[in-house]
Amino acid sequence: MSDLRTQALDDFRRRCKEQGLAFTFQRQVIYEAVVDSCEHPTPELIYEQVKQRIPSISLGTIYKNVKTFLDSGVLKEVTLHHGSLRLESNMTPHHHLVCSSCKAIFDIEDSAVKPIQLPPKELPAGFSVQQCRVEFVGVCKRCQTARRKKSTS
Amino acid sequence: MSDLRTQALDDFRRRCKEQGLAFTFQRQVIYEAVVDSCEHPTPELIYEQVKQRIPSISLGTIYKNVKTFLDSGVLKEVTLHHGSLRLESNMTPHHHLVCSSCKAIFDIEDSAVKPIQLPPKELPAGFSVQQCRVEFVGVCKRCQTARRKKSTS
DNA sequence: TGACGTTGGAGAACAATTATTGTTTAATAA
DNA sequence: TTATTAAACAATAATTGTTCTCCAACGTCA
Repeated sequence: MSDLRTQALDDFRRRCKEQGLAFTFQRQVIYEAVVDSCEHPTPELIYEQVKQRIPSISLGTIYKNVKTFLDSGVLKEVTLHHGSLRLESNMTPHHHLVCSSCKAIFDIEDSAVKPIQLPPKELPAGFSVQQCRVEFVGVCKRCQTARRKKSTS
Repeated sequence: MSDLRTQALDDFRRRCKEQGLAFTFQRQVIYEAVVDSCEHPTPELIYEQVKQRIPSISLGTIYKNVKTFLDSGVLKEVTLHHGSLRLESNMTPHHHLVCSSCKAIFDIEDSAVKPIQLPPKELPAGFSVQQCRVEFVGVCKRCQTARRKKSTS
């Protein structure tokens, strides 16, 4: 095992400790599967990977631990609005403002954001960019007041 | 009924024709429910709305027609990767490159994109922005070659 | 060592979505 | 306008992705 890998493992162990999570072999393997995969894997894909090292593991265990990791902040979700289809009828280019708490989505006009250019050298070879969307993530007014009430009560 | 509404309706009728879709009352009501709602509704929410005008409608019909609208481009999805949880282990700020065909996600370093500022007047009152994510949507190399093969065969 | 809290695995339960089926409705041509 | 044909509708079954529940096994600390 390389030093780099050992280090990453130690790092993970430390993070678990910080979050009060038990450090188990299964968790280590699941975490490594996410980190090693460059493709922002789905639970299903992680399951396939982990099964090669722990054939007896179940998909439920993957979900359970992924959820634990998400709750404790050891991992994150790529998108806030996975889970249910959200529809868009505004066909002109525009951007979004998303409330991380209630998942509300507000539109922002395209003209409000300066054009964004991506240096070609940053692109993986052969990738053709068709559009660029900006998502501003924050907390909407309603959720802010709700949160304030909660913390002062 | 206002002129504006009549016009939107005519517009929708024309769009259906263009796409070879039958213009039905149900479709009209479903479409209007999406347009009238400012909140990028879920199918479930559309169902609630539409049911007020067509009590006999079923959720399946909503899904079916929403799918038809998506396929024909009359409506769009807010996010490409709804439906399955995608995980992120890179905790440093960064952006994404997304293939609209295979849904692959690639990371782009934060430094590759110039900081984006949003004029405060564009923000809904009371919204506090915490982070800003840019998503470049396009087609990856693999899908491009696959598509080329298909079209020439 | 032994009690206690935590984890892991299997499968049931649940929610979102899609497919199927018989029936009704709309579009097209005569 | 009417007959024909294709598509849409509603109900329901099936599928998929995800979460929950139960209980045995494990690790930890006295």
